[in-house]
Amino acid sequence: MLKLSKKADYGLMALQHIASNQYGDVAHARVVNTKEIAEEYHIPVELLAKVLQTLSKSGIIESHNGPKGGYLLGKNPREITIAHVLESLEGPLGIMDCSHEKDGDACMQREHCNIRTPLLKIQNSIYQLLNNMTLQDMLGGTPLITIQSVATEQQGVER
Amino acid sequence: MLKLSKKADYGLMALQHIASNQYGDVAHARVVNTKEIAEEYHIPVELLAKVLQTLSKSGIIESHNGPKGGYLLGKNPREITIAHVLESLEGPLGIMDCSHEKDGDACMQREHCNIRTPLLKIQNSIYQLLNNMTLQDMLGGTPLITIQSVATEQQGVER
DNA sequence: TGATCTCCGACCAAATCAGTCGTACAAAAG
DNA sequence: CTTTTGTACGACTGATTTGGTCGGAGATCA
Ligand code: FES
Ligand code: FES
Repeated sequence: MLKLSKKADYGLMALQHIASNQYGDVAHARVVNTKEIAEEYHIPVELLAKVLQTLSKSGIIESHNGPKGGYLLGKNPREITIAHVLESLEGPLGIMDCSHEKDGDACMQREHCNIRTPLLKIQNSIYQLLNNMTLQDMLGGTPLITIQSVATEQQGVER
Repeated sequence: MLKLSKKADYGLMALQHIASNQYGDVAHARVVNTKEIAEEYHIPVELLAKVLQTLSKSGIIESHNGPKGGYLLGKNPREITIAHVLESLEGPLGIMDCSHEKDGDACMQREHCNIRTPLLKIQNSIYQLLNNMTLQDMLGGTPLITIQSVATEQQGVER
């Protein structure tokens, strides 16, 4: 449940890879091409290509054509939020199908719907969660974002 | 993205309905049958039936056969967490397909995978979110659970 | 100019999901 | 004890989404 698509996975991996190549070491501004990433993580090339194209269309990464071409981050890793990445790959966040609906076509009459408000709350919380985490936080060395504020207690998350 | 299935929606609606009939008014322990709920919310009866069966199998509600039969909450609304409901209707929470994997069949070699840890963090946060919200919180009068802790300010925890 | 790379849209196959149907069974009412 | 009302359960179909593929067009550099 609540699984996010392969595209999203691939996209995040690729971003992490690009970011760490660009900021990680000596070589700054090293261009990374699709094939390299695909082979590194065993992702079907064509699919990854499509993912990267989408990301570049959103301004998250920049594409450089021609031989020696490839991809480069479009912004600082601190400014790339997970929410933005995911939303550009899959649709906008919508925990229920009628999350953001134009008043015209409501689902089963909204008056009777008793779960809309609480669910929107949840959805909003998740959004904040994703929006507060940036690519920077996913990079190796950096300590991960602390979202304990919502996590209260670690009561047996089983299995 | 991250949309949850119709079954989940229906399940939550039905639960809310059952709960408010059982605890809301004078009539305590009023049994509610499938057809009633289905008509109220314009849900296909058969599908709702299946959902309710699943829920009753998880002990969230109790079924009562025969004429005048129907469904009843199996626990106190405070003890029915959204997480439990959702997990019993859709699978266990898994933000990526390899969330809970037996060591045997890892996805693309886990060594190279750079996104597993941060994603698990996110997943865990979402779980806590859902696990801290109960059916009680979805009932009309009660003020909703305060998830502001993550939403508004990062109180205490810097980033 | 030609090799190499990204770009882009159309396409197919598999999996999942929503919804349907039919039958069996349980219990209350008469 | 029979009838009526309702749930239990599994198999089935159709629609939608997703994962993955293909082929050509355009850009860039040597
Ligand atoms: S499910 Fe759409 S308004 Fe309630
Ligand atoms: S995606 Fe499975 S371990 Fe990284």
